[in-house]
Amino acid sequence: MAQESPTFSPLYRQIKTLILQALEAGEWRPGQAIPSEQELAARFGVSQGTVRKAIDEIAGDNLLVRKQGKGTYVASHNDPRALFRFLRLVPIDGDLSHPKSVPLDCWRAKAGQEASRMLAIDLGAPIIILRRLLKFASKPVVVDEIYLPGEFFQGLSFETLQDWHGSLYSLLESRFGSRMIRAQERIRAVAADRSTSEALKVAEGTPLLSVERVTYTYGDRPVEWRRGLYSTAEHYYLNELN
Amino acid sequence: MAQESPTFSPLYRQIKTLILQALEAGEWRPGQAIPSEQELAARFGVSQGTVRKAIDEIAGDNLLVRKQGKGTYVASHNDPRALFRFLRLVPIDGDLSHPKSVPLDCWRAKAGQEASRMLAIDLGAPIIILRRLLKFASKPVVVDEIYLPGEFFQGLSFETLQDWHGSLYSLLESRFGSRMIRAQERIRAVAADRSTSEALKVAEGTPLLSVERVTYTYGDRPVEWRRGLYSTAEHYYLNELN
DNA sequence: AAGTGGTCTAGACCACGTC
DNA sequence: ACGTGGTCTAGACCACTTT
Repeated sequence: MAQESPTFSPLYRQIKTLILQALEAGEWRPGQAIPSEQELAARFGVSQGTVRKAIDEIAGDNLLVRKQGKGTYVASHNDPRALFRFLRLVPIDGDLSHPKSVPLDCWRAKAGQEASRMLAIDLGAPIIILRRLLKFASKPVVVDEIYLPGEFFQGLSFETLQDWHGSLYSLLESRFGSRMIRAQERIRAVAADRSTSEALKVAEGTPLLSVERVTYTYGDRPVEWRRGLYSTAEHYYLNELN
Repeated sequence: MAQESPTFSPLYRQIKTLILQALEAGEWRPGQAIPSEQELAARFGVSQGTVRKAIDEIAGDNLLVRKQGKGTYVASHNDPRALFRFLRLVPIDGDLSHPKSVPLDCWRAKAGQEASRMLAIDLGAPIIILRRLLKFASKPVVVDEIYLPGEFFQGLSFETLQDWHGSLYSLLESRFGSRMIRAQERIRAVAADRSTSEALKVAEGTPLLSVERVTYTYGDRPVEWRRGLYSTAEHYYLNELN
């Protein structure tokens, strides 16, 4: 039944792949329940325990959410719990107010060297650039510059951003079916330049965190590149090492 | 067999607790193999699958390491793979040279306000403070100031540090039986002061990463507090968001 | 009562490392 | 050949949510 040793892949991993493919194909939408373990077991012709182990792994990657007694749901960025999964910034005093996103700018351009490399697209391919401010308790704390491949986000405009109440990722998910799965951040310390210092209301030259993020969707394909400048006067970047 | 609903704890979690207790009591030492799943199942009077699930969770917390065909081993900071688990600093060019630790200073003191809070010890309790430099490819990149509760690390001296070839955590584990399990880092951007700028060979005022870390051992007891200043001219702090 | 995920068992067999 | 962890199954029962 199983393959020969060099490329051995256990059954539950093959099932996992099948479920991931269905997920990627949009067979079940974010926030909705997937079929029960019994149904999936019947569909794939394996035991419930094998489906279970496949789902366990996918849930471990935060793509599915189990709810005992109810079912297993497709993870969604609309879920408020998902907010701080990618935003690791915390106020020094434990004041957990939700940040507010203020769009500053949004325009189309062609991918330069850096953007094309980060997003794995052709040099000169259309991209969308957007700038925005993140406010905590109505104080500006982060300036973001976000690069998106134009191909996937045709209708995105400044007005869309202004009208949307919720996180950017929840917008991209709901309106464009684009699902942010994981991200990688490169952090360094830089001095605030003129325009940044004005936006964040700090002195020019103030040390800031530069947080460069590449965000990936299914199949480890990059779909977002951004650079954020974080003022750490009243906040810090929190990281758990396990 | 199981308890009533409000405090329900599945059997495998109780087994997990028992294994953790044995681990904490030092029944098996770092780097050594624990008994086989069959033996543990017999010892605790449960099925192998239940022991297995308990071990799965503990391995997920990086306290045990499974090796197919060989056994399950107690995780150790002597294992070279453990090195970059807590050090998230990476050279900009992918040059993965191992860092070299250079002790600068080591003295005893009494816990001040901050140290006592971070280490959860009494104000005025004995602590050990040590300063060191971390060099990548013989260039200074990090200055660390490390606070340890004096009670647990009696014999620690400057000479001990100089003589040790390996990571600090592997020293603390081997010589003092202290096991670093998880840590929490708070990151902000600061300007280099005079003495730091000299140690890192950067201009005074250069933006640096300030990385404050509290490290925990069994039972979520803090055993280390440190503050590192990272030069991010040729390195960055890498963080995976899942 | 019915349906879902969650736990537990017992047994068979596979892949891997060592003797 | 043997012992270890790893996979897979089938069935029983528990906990949780909804009807």
